[in-house]
Amino acid sequence: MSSPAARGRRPAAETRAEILGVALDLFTEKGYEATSVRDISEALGVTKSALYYHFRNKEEIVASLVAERREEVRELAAWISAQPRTPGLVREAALRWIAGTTPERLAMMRLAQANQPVMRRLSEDAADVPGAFEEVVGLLVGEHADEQQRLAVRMAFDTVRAALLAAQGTAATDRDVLEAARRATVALTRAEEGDTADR
Amino acid sequence: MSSPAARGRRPAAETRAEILGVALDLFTEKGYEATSVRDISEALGVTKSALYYHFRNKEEIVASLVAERREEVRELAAWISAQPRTPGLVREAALRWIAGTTPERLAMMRLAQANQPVMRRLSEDAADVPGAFEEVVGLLVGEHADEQQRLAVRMAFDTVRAALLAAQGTAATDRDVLEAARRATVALTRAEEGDTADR
DNA sequence: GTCTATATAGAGATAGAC
DNA sequence: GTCTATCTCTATATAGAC
Repeated sequence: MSSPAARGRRPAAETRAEILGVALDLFTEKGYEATSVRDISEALGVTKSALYYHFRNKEEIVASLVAERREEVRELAAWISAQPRTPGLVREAALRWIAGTTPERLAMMRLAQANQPVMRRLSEDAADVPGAFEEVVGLLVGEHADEQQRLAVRMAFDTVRAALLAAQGTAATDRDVLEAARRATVALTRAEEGDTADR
Repeated sequence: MSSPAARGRRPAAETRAEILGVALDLFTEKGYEATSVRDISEALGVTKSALYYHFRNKEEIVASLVAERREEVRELAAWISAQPRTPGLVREAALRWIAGTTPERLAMMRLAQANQPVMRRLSEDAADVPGAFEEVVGLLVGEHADEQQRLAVRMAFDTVRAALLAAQGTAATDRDVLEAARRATVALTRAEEGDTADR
C-alpha cells in the first residue's frame, strides 16, 4: 500500500514477492519445466530480463519457494524432540502439524507434488524437505523399528499430502482436504495402538 | 525369445517394448520434461531417429505407457458396478484393487506421480485415468454424498498412491508399500463404518 | 529399421542502454 | 529496475541415404 518507492506504474511486478506468487501458480499448474521464464514475466507484464535482476536463474525461483517450507518442518522436528515420548505422540504431533497447515503451506505442497523431479534435484543440492521429515519419523518411531512400522508412521503423518492427492481434480476445498486429513490421521493412529499382535 | 526376426544384433532396441521400458525408467527418475528423446535413445544404444520410427513424437511414448493403466481402472469400475451395493463394498473393492497391484502397475503409479503436469495434459486430450477413477467413486458413494464423504472414500481407495508417496526416498520395498496400503485401507474403512454421528 | 544430416524453434541467460 | 537486442545451446522433429 504505502511502500517507499510505490509510485504505482502498472498492476505488475514491483517486488520479488509478486514474482514468487506468479511462479508458484504457474509451476503448480503447468509444471516447472513446462513453464518458461518468459511465461512468468509475461504474466507479470514485464520482460524476462526484469526477473533476472531479482533471481540469478530459474532454479533460484523455485528454490526460494521451497526454502520457507523447509523451515516449517524443522520447527516441527524441534517441537517433537522437546516432547516426552508417549504412545500417543505420533497422533498428537500429526494433528498438530495438520492444524497448523495454512493455505500457503497447502499451495507449497501442491507445488512439490506437481514437480517431484525438480524437488529431488533441489534436495540433492541443499534443501531436503524429505530428509527433514525423515528426522521427524526417526524421533517418533523406535530405533529398532522395521520398514513396515516406519512406513505406517509416515502414512499417519502424511495424510495432508494423501488427501491432496485424493482431492486432485475434484471440487474439494482446502477445508475439506484438511478435515479429511485429520480424520485419516485419527483412523491410522487408532490402528497403530491396537496393532500389537497383527501379523 | 523366439520372435520372427530375432537375429539378435546388439543388446539394444529391437522392439517397441524395450523403448517403453527405458522410457518408463527415465521418465520416472528424471521426469518427462527433463528426459530428452536423445536420453532414451542413447540408453538403448541407438539414435533418436530410430525412436521416431516407432513413435510419432515424444508424447506418444508416455501416452502408450499410460494407456494400459487406463484399461485396468475401467475393469475395476466394471467389476464394482456388477456388485450388489453393500456397506462393506468400499473396503472390499479397495482391497481387491490393492491385491491386484502388480509391480508394473506400481511402476506406472510412480511414473504418474513423478509427472503430474504431463499426465494432466494427456487427460485433457484423451486418457483420463482420474476421470475413470471418479467413475469408481460415483459407484461406491451415494448420489447425495457431500465432498467430505466422497473424499473419504477416495482416500480409503487411494492408499497405494498414499503409501507410495510416504515411501518415497526410503528403503521400503514394493511389498512394504502394498502391505501398508492394505492396512491403511482397513483402518480408513473401519472409521467409515463407525462414523455415523461424527461431526 | 536405423543411420547421418539438418531444419526449426524455443529455451535460459547476459550485455549494455536508459 | 526494466528495457532491447543478442548469444548460445539444446530440444523436437524431419528428409533422405543405406
